[in-house]
Amino acid sequence: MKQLLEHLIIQALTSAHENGLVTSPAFPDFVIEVPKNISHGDYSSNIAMVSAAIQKISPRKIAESIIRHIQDTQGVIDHVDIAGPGFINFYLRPESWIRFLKRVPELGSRYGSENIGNGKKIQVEFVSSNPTGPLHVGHGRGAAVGDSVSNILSFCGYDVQKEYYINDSGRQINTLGRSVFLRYQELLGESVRFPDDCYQGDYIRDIAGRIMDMKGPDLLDQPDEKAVMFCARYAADLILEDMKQDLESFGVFFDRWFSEQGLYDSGKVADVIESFRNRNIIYEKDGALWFDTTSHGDEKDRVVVRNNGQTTYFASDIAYHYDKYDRGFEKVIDVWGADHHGYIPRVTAAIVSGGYRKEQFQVVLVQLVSLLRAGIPVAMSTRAGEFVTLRDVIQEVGRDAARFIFLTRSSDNTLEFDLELAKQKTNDNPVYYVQYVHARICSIVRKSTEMGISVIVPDDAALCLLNTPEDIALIKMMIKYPEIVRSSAELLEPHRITFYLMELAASFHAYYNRQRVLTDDIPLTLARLYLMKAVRQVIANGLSLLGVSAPESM
RNA sequence: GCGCCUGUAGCUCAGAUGGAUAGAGCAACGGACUUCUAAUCCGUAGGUCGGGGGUUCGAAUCCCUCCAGGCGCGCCA
Repeated sequence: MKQLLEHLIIQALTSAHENGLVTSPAFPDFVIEVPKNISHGDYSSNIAMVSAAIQKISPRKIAESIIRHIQDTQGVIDHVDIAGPGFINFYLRPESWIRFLKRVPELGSRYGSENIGNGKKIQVEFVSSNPTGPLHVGHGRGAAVGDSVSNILSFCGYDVQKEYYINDSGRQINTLGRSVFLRYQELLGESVRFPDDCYQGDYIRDIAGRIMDMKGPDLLDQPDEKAVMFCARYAADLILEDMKQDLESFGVFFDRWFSEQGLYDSGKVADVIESFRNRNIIYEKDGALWFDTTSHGDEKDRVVVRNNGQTTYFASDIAYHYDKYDRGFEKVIDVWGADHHGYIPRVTAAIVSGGYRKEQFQVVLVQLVSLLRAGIPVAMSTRAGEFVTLRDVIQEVGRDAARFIFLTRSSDNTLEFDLELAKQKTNDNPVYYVQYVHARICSIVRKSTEMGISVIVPDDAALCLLNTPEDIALIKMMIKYPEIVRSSAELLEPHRITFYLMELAASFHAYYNRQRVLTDDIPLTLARLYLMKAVRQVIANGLSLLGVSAPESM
C-alpha cells in the first residue's frame, strides 16, 4: 500500500513539475507513514514539508499541487487533504483494504517475507559458551536472540547458517580437567585442597563420579598431566552433550558445531600468524607477538602469542573469522554477551586487516539477564557454583514462555526474568496472550467446520462486508506486518516481531469481544472466517520467527 | 580516567531511518460472560521523555555538555 501511494506521489510531483507548478523535479527523502491519530487519515506523507527548501515554495502550496496531479487509476483513495504544517493525508476507500487482505492467504506461511537477502550467504554465530559448565539464563537469551535473528534473516531470503563455536582448547579446558581430577581424587579418599580458580559446581563432582564408575582408581596410576588431560576431554564432551540437549529442548538447532581445537590441529592458527608476520602486521615485542589492531581503530595492539609461547584466544578468533569468510559467507554476525563489547574493535581490526570489509562483520550485543522469583533476585554465583541453569528455567516455565520473554526486550536493554511471572497464565505473561489468539481462532474454525461452511471462499462482495472499525483495524495491522519483518531483519532486532504480535493480539481480542464471527448471515460469516484465518496465519508466521509454537487449543 | 549500554507514567518497557495531541502492559479505580474459550474486553486516572544548551518549519529521536546506574578496559578466558 505504501509503495502504491509513493508511486502516486512521485507521479503527481513529476507532472506538477511538467505543468510548471513546482520549480524542481528533485525528490528529497520523504516518508509515508500510518499516522498515530486515526483522524489524520489512513496514510500520511511529509513530502511537501521536506520539499519546501528545494522548491522554495511553501509546503501547503506544494501539497496542493501534488494533490491536484494525483492519478488514482486503481480507485483506492476516497479523499486526500492537507493538514498541519503541510502533511498530505490519504483517506482510503474501505474496499481498498481487501486486495491487501487477500495477500495473506495467497502467500500463506510466506506472508510477511520480503526478499532483502537475495540468497546471500550469511552466518550467525551464537551462544558459543565454553564447555566448562552448564548453560545459564544469559545463554538462554543469547540462544533465543540468535535463533530468532537467524529465522528472520532466513525468512527474508538470506542463506543462513547457524553456528556454535566450541572453545575446547586452552587454559580453561585444562582448569576443567584439573577440577574434575581433584574431585576424582577426593572420591578416592585423598585429601585435596580445592583451589578457588577451579570450577566449584556440583556437576564437577558428578562427572568425577562417572569417571570413577568407568575407570575405578586407574587414573591415579598415570602421570597427573595425562590424567588431567583425560578428565578434561571427558568432561568437555559430556558438558557439550548436555548443552546440545538443553538447546534442543529449547528448540535451538545448530547447523554446525565448530571446534577451536580444530583450528590448531589443521594449522590454521599458525598459518595466520605466519602470513601476518611476513606483512609486519604481527610483530615481536617484549618476547610476545602482537597484532597491529591500532591502525584500524583499536586503542592498543593485542597479543596473539604470549612470551611463554602460548597463543591467546584472540589468535584463534582471528583464524576462526577468516575461516568463516573462506567458507563463502558474505556476512558474519556474532551474537555476544554485552560484557564482551570491548572485543569488537580488535576483531573488527583483524577482519579488516585480512582484506574484508567492515560491513561484512556485525556484532549483536545482548545485555545481561537478572533472574527474579516473585520480584526477588535469585542469588547467582558462578564462583560458588550456585546458579539456576537454562535447563531449570525451561523445566519450570516451559520453552515457549522462556523464548518469548527473552524476546520482549530490545537486546540493548538488561532483562529481568521473573520465574513466577513467566509461569503465570495471565495477561502479565504476554506469550499466552498471543498464543491464545491462535487457539481461539482454531476453535472458531473447528466450530465452523461442524457447521459445514469453512471451505467456501467468500467473493469480493462478501469481503466488502468487513467494514466495521474493528475489521479495518485488524486488516491494517496485518498489512503492517511485512514492514515489521523487514525492519526486524535490517536492524537484527527480533523484539520488533514480539511487540507487533502483542499489538495484533490486542486488536484481535478487541474484535472478538465486539464482533461475532459465526452468525446466520452467511456472506458475513464467510468473510469474517476469512479474516480470522488471515489473523491466525500472521500470528503463526510471527511466532515461528520467534521459535514459539502456535497451539490449536489451550 | 577512557569506551560501550541504559535513563520515557508508581513498576516493567515500546517508540529504526526527525513529524501532528509521547504509547502499551502491570498496579489503582469503575464496568462487561444464558453468546465462537473471561488465559478476554471496555472505560477512568496517571508524563518537565534524567538536567541544561544547540541544530530546524518540527526533537524522546540528531549534536554538545553535565548527572545517575550497569558493563568493559590483562602477555585472563
